[in-house]
Amino acid sequence: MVIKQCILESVGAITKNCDSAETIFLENDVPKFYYQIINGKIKLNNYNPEGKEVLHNILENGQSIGESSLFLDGTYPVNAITLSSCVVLVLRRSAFMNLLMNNPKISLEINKRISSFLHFKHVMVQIICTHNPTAKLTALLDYLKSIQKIQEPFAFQVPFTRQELANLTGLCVETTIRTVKIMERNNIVKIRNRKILY
DNA sequence: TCATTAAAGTTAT
DNA sequence: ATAACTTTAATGA
Repeated sequence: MVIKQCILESVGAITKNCDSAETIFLENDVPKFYYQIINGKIKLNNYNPEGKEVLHNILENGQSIGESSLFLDGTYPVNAITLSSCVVLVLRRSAFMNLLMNNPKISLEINKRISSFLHFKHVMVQIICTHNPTAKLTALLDYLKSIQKIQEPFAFQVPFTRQELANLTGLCVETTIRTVKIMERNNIVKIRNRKILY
């Protein structure tokens, strides 16, 4: 949880219930609210000129969405779409800003959040620029596992479908599937009823 | 080597 | 039931 629910509610946050496949915000919208997920999964994406989905991230329980755009005058660079039914805390931008100005600890927490987002982006740029598909997927799995508590081999169940892995790394699904199988043969991952363990 | 296309099987809603 | 996901195979850049 980035910011405690009771604190957000004490400064005016409202909880909003959403169905799956609902829009939280769209590319080019003006950011007006701080969003934090209580429950559910939300993706950040774009579509490239050929119409292929570019998946930026999938966020869930306790995570904030698009907060970096609240510090700028522009618009959102991505869409935020729910992937399941969700409960989201929504706080007006001005109230969010006041909260940060009055609470250095919370402000630092948001700094930390944006920093980890930036770190992830650096990792992703390297992945996007790598040609070898095994290297791409291994680098992504390394990152995903590095932010987990459990570090034992094959204890990490990758929380993405092959389609999602493809859209995150810029590979096509088929290549992703073949590469995951090669990685299984080479003992880099295990596959247990279609779930990838790393 | 990887992407694309097509076709079919499987899982989730 | 229907859509979304997974898989295999053939072909092309």
